Amino acid sequence: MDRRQAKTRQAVFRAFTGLLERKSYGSITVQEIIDAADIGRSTFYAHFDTKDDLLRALCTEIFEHVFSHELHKEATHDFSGDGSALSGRITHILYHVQDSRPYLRGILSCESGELFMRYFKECLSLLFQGAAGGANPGVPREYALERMVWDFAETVRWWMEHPEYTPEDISRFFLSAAPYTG
Amino acid sequence: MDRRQAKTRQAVFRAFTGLLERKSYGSITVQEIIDAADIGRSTFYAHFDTKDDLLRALCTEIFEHVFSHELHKEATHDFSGDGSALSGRITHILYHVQDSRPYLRGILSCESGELFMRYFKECLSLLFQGAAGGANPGVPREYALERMVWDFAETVRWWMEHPEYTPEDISRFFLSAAPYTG
DNA sequence: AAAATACCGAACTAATTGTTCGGTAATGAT
DNA sequence: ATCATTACCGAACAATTAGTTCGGTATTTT
Repeated sequence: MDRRQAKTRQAVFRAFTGLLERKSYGSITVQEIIDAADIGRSTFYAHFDTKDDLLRALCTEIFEHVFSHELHKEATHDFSGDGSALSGRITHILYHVQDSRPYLRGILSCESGELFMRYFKECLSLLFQGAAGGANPGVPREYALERMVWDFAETVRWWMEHPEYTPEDISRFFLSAAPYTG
Repeated sequence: MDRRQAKTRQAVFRAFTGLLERKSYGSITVQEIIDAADIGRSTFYAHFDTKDDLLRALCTEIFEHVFSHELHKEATHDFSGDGSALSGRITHILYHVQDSRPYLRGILSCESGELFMRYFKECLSLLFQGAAGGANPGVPREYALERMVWDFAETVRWWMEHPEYTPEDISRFFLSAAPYTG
C-alpha cells in the first residue's frame, strides 16, 4: 500500500479515537476529524464513505488484532469439560485486548460502543459456541450462550475502566460465575 | 394537564416508537416524527428540545412504570441470604417490563438502546446494592455488582426478542447463575 | 364571555454532509 | 533518472436537517 495512504489512514484513526475520548460519537463532526487529522476534506471521503464507515473500519482493524489466530482454528473450539483450555484461550485474547486499550477506551465510552459491542459479540458468539450451555437444564441453550457472550463483552468494557487488573485477573473474574464452567 | 398537551405528547411517543421498530434511531429525522404524529413543527419543539430529549422523556416515562413502587422503599433492599425475596421482587419488576414491551422493542433494537440501557443500569444499580457480592472472595465487590446489573439488563433485552417466556421463566433464568445468590 | 394557552405552518438561519474538480506533490516502476 | 500513476489539497457547491420565529386559529379553563 502507498505510504501516503497508510499515513492518512493512521492519522484519521488517531484523530478519531482521540476525539472519542473527549466527545460522544454523535456529537463529533466529520470536519472535526478532518481538522484533528490535518488532512483535506476530499481526502477523508476518498478513504471513508461516512463517519459510520470509519467506525466500522476501526472496529475491523481492532478485531483483526484481538482475534488474530483465534478465528482460524475453529475446529478445535470444543471446551466442554475442559475449563483450563477455555481459561487459557480467554487470557490470551485478553492480552490482545490490552494492546488495543488506547483505541478501545474511546470507542466504548459512548454510542459508538453500541456498534463495537455488536460486532464484538458476533465474534465471541462463534468463539464460545462449544463452551456454553449444558450445565443448567431448564435454561435455554440459546440464552446460556448469549449470556456468556454479553458477560464477556461487558467484562471487557468494565476492564477498560479499571486498568489496574491483569488479563489473568479478568479471566478469573469472568470465569467465577459457575454456569459457564459447568 | 391540558388535554391537548397530553394528546400531543402521546401522539409523539406513539409515532416515535413506531418508527423505531422500522428504522434506526440515528436515521429517523424530526420531520418524520412530526409527520407520523401528525402535528405542527413548532408544536414538536414546544414539547421537546431535541430528538435526544424526546428519547430521554420516553425512557423516563417507561422507568416510572417499571420501577413504580420499587424506588420508594429502598430501606428494605437487603437481599443478602434471602434468595426468595429477591426472586419475587425481580419477577414483579419483570411484569412491569412486560407491559412496556411495545415501547421497549423499538427502543432496544438500535442505537437508542444505548441510552436506555445506561439509564436502566443506573436504576438497577440502586436496586441491587445489597444483593450482589460477598459470595466470591477474590472478585471485587464492584465487579460483582456491575455484573449483576448488566446481566439483568441484557437479560431483559434478550427477553424482548423472545416473548414466549413468562416473567417467572426469565427470573429463573437470570438467577440460575450462582454468583448472585451466594 | 373572556383570558390564557396550545396548536398550526410557512419562512428563515445555521450547521453539516457528501461531491466535484483543477492543480500540486509524492510514489513506484522501468 | 524519468515518467506515468496515484494520492492529496481545498475551495466551491448542492442538498438535507435542525431549531427558531411569528402571526393567526382553535381549544380549554376560569
